[in-house]
Amino acid sequence: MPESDYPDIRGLHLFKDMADEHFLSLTRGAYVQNFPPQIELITEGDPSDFLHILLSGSVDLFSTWNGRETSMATVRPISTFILAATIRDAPYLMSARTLEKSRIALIPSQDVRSVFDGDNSFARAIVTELAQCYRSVVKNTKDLKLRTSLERLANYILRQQNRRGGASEFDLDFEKRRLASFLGMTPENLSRAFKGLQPYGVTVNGNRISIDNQKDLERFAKPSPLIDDVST
Amino acid sequence: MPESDYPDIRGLHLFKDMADEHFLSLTRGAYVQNFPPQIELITEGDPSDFLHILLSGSVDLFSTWNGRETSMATVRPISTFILAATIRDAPYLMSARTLEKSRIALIPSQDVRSVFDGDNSFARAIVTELAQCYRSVVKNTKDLKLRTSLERLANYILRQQNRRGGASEFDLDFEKRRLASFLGMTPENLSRAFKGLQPYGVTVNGNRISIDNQKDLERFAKPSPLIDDVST
DNA sequence: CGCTATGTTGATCCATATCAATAAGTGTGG
DNA sequence: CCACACTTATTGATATGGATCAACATAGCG
Repeated sequence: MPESDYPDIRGLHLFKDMADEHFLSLTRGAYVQNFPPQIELITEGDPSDFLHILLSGSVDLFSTWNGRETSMATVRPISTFILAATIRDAPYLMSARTLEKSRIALIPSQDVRSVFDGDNSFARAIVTELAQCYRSVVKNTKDLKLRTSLERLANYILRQQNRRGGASEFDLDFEKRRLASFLGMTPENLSRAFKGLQPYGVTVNGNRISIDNQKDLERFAKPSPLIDDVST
Repeated sequence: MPESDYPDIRGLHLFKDMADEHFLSLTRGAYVQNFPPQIELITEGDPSDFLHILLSGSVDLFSTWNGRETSMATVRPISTFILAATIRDAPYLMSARTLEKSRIALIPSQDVRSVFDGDNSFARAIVTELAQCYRSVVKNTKDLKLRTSLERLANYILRQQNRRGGASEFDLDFEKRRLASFLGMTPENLSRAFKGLQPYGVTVNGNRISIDNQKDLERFAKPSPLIDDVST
């Protein structure tokens, strides 16, 4: 693994406080690879051989069953994915594919587990990370079970807007097809849902979303910190 | 906290390997309480003051939004709940209420966090526990997004059957109303879903489920270890 | 340029929710 | 121990959100 990638990874909350010695033993066995778009990196059910760290690009986590497929999450740099499978030495529950050209570091799961056993600050960082992941998935479940698709879309738009610092116009950062899948609906239904938000001052032009009436949209979406806040 | 409760808690995977000294500092500030049924123990949004351990009885974890409510999980003895909120010192994402008369140990979250900082085997046990919780919620999301309600019910029945060691007859261990909510449907729809499984050899009499044709049901349900297996 | 994948729109179908009425339990107090 | 109230479960009728199917438009892209 090229040393130039060290700082990026070291800067992650997960690796920030661990001993140099242990960080080195993680990077020693690791390697970094560039992948073209649309490559299936991992397949659900496979044993978790590597902890993945996305350095640049983007990755879709998805799952399939009985011929159906759904997008579970999108990973953006710089962050790890499938930490839980690595820790438990259990099969992946989700598949992963690159969405664009992506640079990914691969750390053998075995190494992660042994360093985890020997480095307490690493173990604690993993706890914090996992607790956050857990809470994200719980929020997502609440979103799915408590809201209609129109409400999910409205809240998604507000969350995105927040990520962009509150701008009233912004571009969707991935294709509608996958947004639909992530939100648990069909592309056709998403198309109509965008129309359905027009009365609340949302207009869509290609990938560009504009929020013409913030108050109206919020009144409809009723965002909640216990579902929509990114951290906490 | 009465000493008679020590062994039960100490036996949990979470506390098994920690130092006696640390276990004592957890139990020192803890107390045990008996609650009648239908008591709201915690309310989502509240700060996480205590790690809860269910010693006997049962507890429903649920969430609400905009006047709607959904059951997220049922806790059975002996296990902890809302560990993630305690660890992150963040507000509860779910509310909890007793379903029956329940005995619950309450450990101040502050104590959990300090012992977690000082006891490495405790920290590691928490990692394992959280990773498992995370994976459960991911499985649940897959169940929700990839299956129809009839399929979810069919697989739920098979999972329950497994928990009872494969008996072809067993009782549902909670009321249909809450099962419906947990599976993400209305009580009316659950009622009809049970009827809808008759062609696959499922008959229902009150709370008693019988599986008359295992193979047929499995062929329809298509259970997957990546969604339905309890552990891993 | 076409070619192929993505997005939109319309028509229709289906799963599930909602509303309403009834039945069946369950618990409480007289 | 029964009558009453109250909650839960079932069943039917209907409404609706969302899926599916089909046609067409559009946009990237080699």
